[in-house]
Amino acid sequence: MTAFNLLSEPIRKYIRNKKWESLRPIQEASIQRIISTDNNYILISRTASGKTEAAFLPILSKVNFKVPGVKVLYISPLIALINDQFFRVESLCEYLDVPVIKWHGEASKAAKDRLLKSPEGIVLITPESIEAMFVNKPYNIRHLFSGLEYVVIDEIHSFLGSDRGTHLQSLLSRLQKINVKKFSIVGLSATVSDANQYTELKEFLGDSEHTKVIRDTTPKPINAVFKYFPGSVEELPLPLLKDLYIRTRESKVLIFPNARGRVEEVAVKLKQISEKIGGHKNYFSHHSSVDKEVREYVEFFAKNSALQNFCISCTSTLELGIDIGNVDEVVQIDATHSIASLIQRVGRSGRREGKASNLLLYATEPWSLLQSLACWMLYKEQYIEPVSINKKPYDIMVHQLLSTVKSSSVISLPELVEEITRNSAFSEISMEETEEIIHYLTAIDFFEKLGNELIIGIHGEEVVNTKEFYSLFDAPVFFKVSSSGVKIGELPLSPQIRENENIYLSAKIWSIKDIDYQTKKIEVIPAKDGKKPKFFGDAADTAHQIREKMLEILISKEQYDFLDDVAQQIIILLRSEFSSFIINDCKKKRPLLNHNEKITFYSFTSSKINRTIELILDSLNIENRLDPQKSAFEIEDCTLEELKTVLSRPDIGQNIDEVLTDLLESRPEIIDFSKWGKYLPVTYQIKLLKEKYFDLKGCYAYLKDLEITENNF
DNA sequence: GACCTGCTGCGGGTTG
Repeated sequence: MTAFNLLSEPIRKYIRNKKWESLRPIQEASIQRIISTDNNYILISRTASGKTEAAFLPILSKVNFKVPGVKVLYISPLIALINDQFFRVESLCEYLDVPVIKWHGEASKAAKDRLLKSPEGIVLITPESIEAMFVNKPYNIRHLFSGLEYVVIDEIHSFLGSDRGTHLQSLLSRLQKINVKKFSIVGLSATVSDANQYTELKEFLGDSEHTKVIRDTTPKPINAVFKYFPGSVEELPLPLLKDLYIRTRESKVLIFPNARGRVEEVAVKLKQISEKIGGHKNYFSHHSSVDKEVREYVEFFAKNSALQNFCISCTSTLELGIDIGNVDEVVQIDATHSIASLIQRVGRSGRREGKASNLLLYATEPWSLLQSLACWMLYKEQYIEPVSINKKPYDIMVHQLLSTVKSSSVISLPELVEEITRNSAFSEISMEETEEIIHYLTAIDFFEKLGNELIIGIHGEEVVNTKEFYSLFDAPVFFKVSSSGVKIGELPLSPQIRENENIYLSAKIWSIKDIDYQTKKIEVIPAKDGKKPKFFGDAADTAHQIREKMLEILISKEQYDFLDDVAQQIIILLRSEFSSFIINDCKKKRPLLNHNEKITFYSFTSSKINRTIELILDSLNIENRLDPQKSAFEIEDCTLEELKTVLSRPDIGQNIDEVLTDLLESRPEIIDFSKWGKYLPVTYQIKLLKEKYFDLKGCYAYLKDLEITENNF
């Protein structure tokens, strides 16, 4: 064990006391590299393979904690993950006498104050808390973090390709700027399988040249079973629930039904079945609208129930690395919208060494079965959909401009431009563009010129001085639900929320007794029967590659032995519907069904490209209706020839800027997909729409190659 | 019909 000998004595003592027989492969590799170089590293290996230790064992051996100042900063996307990792990191640090401090919105203020008095050790933090410190206590940032040696970013894939990621990238760049010597970064992830993503990840860390990837590809056996039960969106079919109950009653299970309302439906109904039969009572629901303390209890129960079985119905809240102990089986109801998500969910089961993961996939609708199958095939091919990085994040720049001015006591226009354009998050935005945006922000009183200096203007103060400023995403308004002082969760106001209406929440049934519109509170009492709650929102986007795989499955003749008989029949049926099309190239050819009055065009492409095609058709006044699940357009009053002409002209969007200008005028709320985009000049809002809401580039590339294939009757 | 994530400072009250 050569890597072992490279570790410092206290760390070796830790490993001996833990009675580890050996180091994991990812740990062996990372110890040698991290200790001997100052490169950035991205550690990729599956869930529960010891990644956290792979980063911390060598870092703790290498860093000199005797020098004052915080030496290691651990950044996590979730508070829950910080609380979880705190115990792990702290137990390691006991051997070194290095303090570990949690710094997030719910962390102890006293501990934060102690850290400010004597900055040292390791800090666990969220990106938003770093932002808040930059804005409110810029001197503390320097005081605490100017001597950082290592930054560890957990679940790094969850940041990549998102606004929150660009935000973090900017914060890292700003931290690096105030640092006396350059700190190194170690990113951790289980969800990177495509080597194309390495480039994006390296750029994300701001220094591609000195960033290396260490990856453990040891495969993990997975048993997958697909089952089909016809159902409706309104309610899950009873036979499915019964089958699900029988399959899971003697296990520790996580169920992912994709939507919060359905999560509640599954939890309540399985619990009802279990009560009737006299099975265990440990049925829970876990999603963003379940009260935080209830969620923590559920996590605690799962982690500490070695002997008892349980069943947690959940959304992506249990997708990331929160430790909930051993899970025997993962159930997915209807298709995941991404392969990345499927990987994370599969990773939650069989965490014990050498134990296989079990995956049970239910479908209630033919196209959902097809999508589920497509995701599974791509997963087996070790493929993950590419992330789309916004190279010109003007909206995040607005936010970071405000933050930078607020955190500088004195800053001139050229200094601000210089600081922003040197930030790696905005490297592709030109100096002219930056200046234009600053001038605009000055014109709308977000900034004010005082001689040569820029300060926050009157309207700027209004947005900067609220707690909503620190994040890049908007939160919807919810009503807090409680029963006799016990908090249960929260619900959005909808026609469903009326007195005496009964709803599911937190795996229980409630009757609404009082709604207080002033304080936004709902009082409930326990009830016997009810309905699933309705939440509003957009479905997550589906990638082009998944849709293409769906078409590939449709035209192939391959048999899949992991499908049950009904599911096999459904695939045969879908295939027969498409048997009249001659498709020999799934990259270019797309089927078009001509039924005299109207035509159906199966685009088999991403949600964003579909949204763009919809925009083009709308702008040409061609009546169309998009079925997002089938990725199909029903088009009326348009001949096939006309449609072909429209879609075969990649120059179709020459006047797209005018179309988007009109759109912004008639539906200004369309820009709300971006929290900060609404403060940009219209020309930049258009650029943002093209890049982030629609996918103009992708759409043109798709249409350029598109060959429409009609059915032969 | 449709996921998720985070959050300051200050002043006043209560509790140990």
